Amino acid sequence: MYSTPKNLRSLADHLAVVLQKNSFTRKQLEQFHAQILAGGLLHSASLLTTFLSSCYRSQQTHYALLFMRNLPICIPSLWNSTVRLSLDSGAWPDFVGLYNGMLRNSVFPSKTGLLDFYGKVGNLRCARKMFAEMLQRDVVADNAMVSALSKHGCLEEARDLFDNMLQRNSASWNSMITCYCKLGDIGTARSMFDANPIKDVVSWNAMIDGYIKANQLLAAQELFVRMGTARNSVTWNTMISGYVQCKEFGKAIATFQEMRVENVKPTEVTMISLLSACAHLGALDLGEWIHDYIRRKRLKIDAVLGNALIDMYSKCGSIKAACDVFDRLPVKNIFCWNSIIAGLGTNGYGGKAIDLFAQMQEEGLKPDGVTFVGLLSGCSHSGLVSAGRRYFSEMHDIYGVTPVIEHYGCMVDLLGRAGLLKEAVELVKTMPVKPNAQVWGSLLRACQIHKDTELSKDVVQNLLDLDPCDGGNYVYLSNLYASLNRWDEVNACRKIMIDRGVHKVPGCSSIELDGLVHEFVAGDSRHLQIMQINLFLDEIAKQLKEHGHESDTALVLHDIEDEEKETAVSYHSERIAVAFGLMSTPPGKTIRVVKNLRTCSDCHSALKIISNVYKREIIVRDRKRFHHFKDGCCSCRDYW
DNA sequence: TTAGGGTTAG
Repeated sequence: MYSTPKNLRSLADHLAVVLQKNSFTRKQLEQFHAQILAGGLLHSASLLTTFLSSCYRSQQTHYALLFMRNLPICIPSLWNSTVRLSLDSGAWPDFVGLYNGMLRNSVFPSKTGLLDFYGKVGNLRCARKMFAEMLQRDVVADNAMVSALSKHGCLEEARDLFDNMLQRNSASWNSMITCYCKLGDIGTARSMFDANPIKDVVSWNAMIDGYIKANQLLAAQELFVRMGTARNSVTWNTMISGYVQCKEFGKAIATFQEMRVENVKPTEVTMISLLSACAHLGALDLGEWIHDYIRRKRLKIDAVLGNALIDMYSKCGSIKAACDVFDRLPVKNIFCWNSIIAGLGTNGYGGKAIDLFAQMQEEGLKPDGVTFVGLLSGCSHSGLVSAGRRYFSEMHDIYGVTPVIEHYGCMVDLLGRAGLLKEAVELVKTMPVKPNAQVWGSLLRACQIHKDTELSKDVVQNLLDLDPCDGGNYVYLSNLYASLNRWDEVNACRKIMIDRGVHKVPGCSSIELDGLVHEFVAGDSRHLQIMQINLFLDEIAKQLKEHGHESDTALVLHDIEDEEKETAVSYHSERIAVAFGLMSTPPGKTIRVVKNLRTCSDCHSALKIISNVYKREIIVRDRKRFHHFKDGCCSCRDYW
C-alpha cells in the first residue's frame, strides 16, 4: 500500500510523514511495524515515538504496549514518552503493563510523574504513598497531590494541604476553585475565587464554567461582562458552549457574532459548540458557513470537530454531506462512527447504517451502547425487523453491551411499528427495567398506526399514571377519542388538562432564510408576511384538492364541523413554514423545515403532493426523524 | 500543576 523509498534515511522520513497525519487500522499498523523492522529503523527514537503516538491516535493502545514489550533494545526516553501518551489518551489500564516493562528494563519514572499518574487513575493509596516518600516537595508535587485528593472527593484533606502549602501559584488556587465547582459547592468556589490574590484569566474562566455547570447562567453572564477586555478565546468558548448546554442556541450564535466583533479569534472549540447549536436548530446555512470558515482558516478537523460536522449535517438532513465529512476524516473515534450510524438511521438509510456497523468492526473499533441505540433505531425506521432482532440479542451475547432502557425502547418501537404489537407488549411486560414514558409512548404510537384502540386505552392509562403533567399524553388520549368520534370524552380530557394546569407543547416549525430563522406556530399571525402566506396556503389547498388529497380530520382536537376541521389541519405549523419557503425562494431550491413535534399523517400526505406539484424537494426534520419529500414520495416510505 | 469541546430510543 505504501511504496518503499530507496534509502533508509528517506524511508524513515517517509514513514514519519505518513504516520504523523493519519490514524490507522490494526492491520495498517502491523504493516508499518514490519517496515520499521525490515528497514532496520529501530534505532530511530523519534520515528518510534511517532509510530507509538500513531497507535494511540488510532486507539490501538494495546498494540503500542505490545510494540514496547517486544522491542529488542531499551530506549529510556521512548518508555517515558509512551507513558506520557498512555496517560494523555486515558489508556490507564495499559500503564501498569508499561510500568512493569520499565522496571524490567531498569528505567525509573519520576516520582512526580507517578504521583500525577496515580492521581489521574484515582489510586489515592498509591498517590499518598508516593507523596509521603518524596523528600523534597515543590509546588508542582503539592498541586498534583491536591488534584488527586480532590478527584477522590477528599476535599477537606485537599483544602488542608492547600492551606499548609509553603508556596502557592495560580494553578494551586485554580485547582481548588475547579474542585469546589466540580463537587457542586459553588458558594465556596466563589469565596475561593474572591479570596484569590493572584486571579488570572484561568480563575475567571473556571468560575464562569462552574456557574454554567451549576445551571446559574445569570451569574456566569455577570462575571463574563465584568471581565471586559480580559476575556480570552477560552472565556468566549466557555460562554458559547454554556449557552448550548442550557439549550439557548440563539444566544450561543449571538455570542459568537459578538466575539467576531471584538476580534477574538475563534478556535476549533468555538466551532464545535456552534455546530452543535446548528444541529439542534437545523440551521444548515449557518452550519455550511462554519464548515467553509473551517476550511478557509485551515482549522484542524480532528475527531471531535469532525464528529460535530457529521452530527450537524445529519441533523440538518444533509446526509450526503455528513458521509462526505466522515469519509475524509483522517481520525475517527467511536463518537464519529456512532454519529454517522445514527444519522444514516434517522435519515432512512437503515441498510447503510448496518454496513457501517460492520465496517467499524473491521477497522478494529468496539461498538458501545450508543452505537446500538443508533443501529437499532435505524433498523426500526427502515422496518428491518429481523436485523434489529438479531443485533438486539447479539449486543449482549457477542459484544458484551448490556441493554438499557433506550435499547428496549428501540425494540418496542421496532416491533410495534412493524405491527407485532403482541410481541411489543410482551417485551414491555418482561423487560428488566421499569418502562418509562418514552417506551409507553412508542407503544402508543404503534397502536395508532395499527389502529388498536383497545390496547391504546391501557397504554394511555399507564402513561398518565407515570407522568400526569405531560401535556402530550392528554393529547394522545384526546386524539384517540377523537378518532372514535367520542367527543364527550375528548371534552372531558380537555377539562382535566385545564383543571390540572397541563399545557400541550404547541407545534412549532422553523425555516432558515438568508441567515434568519423564521418560526411558525399553528394559527399564529405574528409574521410580517402572514397575509401573503395565508393567500398562498389557500392556493396550496386548492391544488391539494385537485390532486385528490383528502384531509385526515381524525387528529383534530375539537368537536367542530368537518369543513372547519379541515381548515384547522391545513394550517399546521409545518405547512405554514413550507408555504413561506415556497413563496420566498427561487424555483428548484430545496426547502428545509424543522418541527418540534412529530408531523401528522395529514400533513405528511399533503407534503408529498406539494413536492410533486411545485417540483421542490422538501426536507422536514420532525421530533425524531427526517422526511425527504421528492416527486410525490417520502424517504420514509410512509413508515414512521 | 490550573480554564473551554462531540454521539443516545417514541
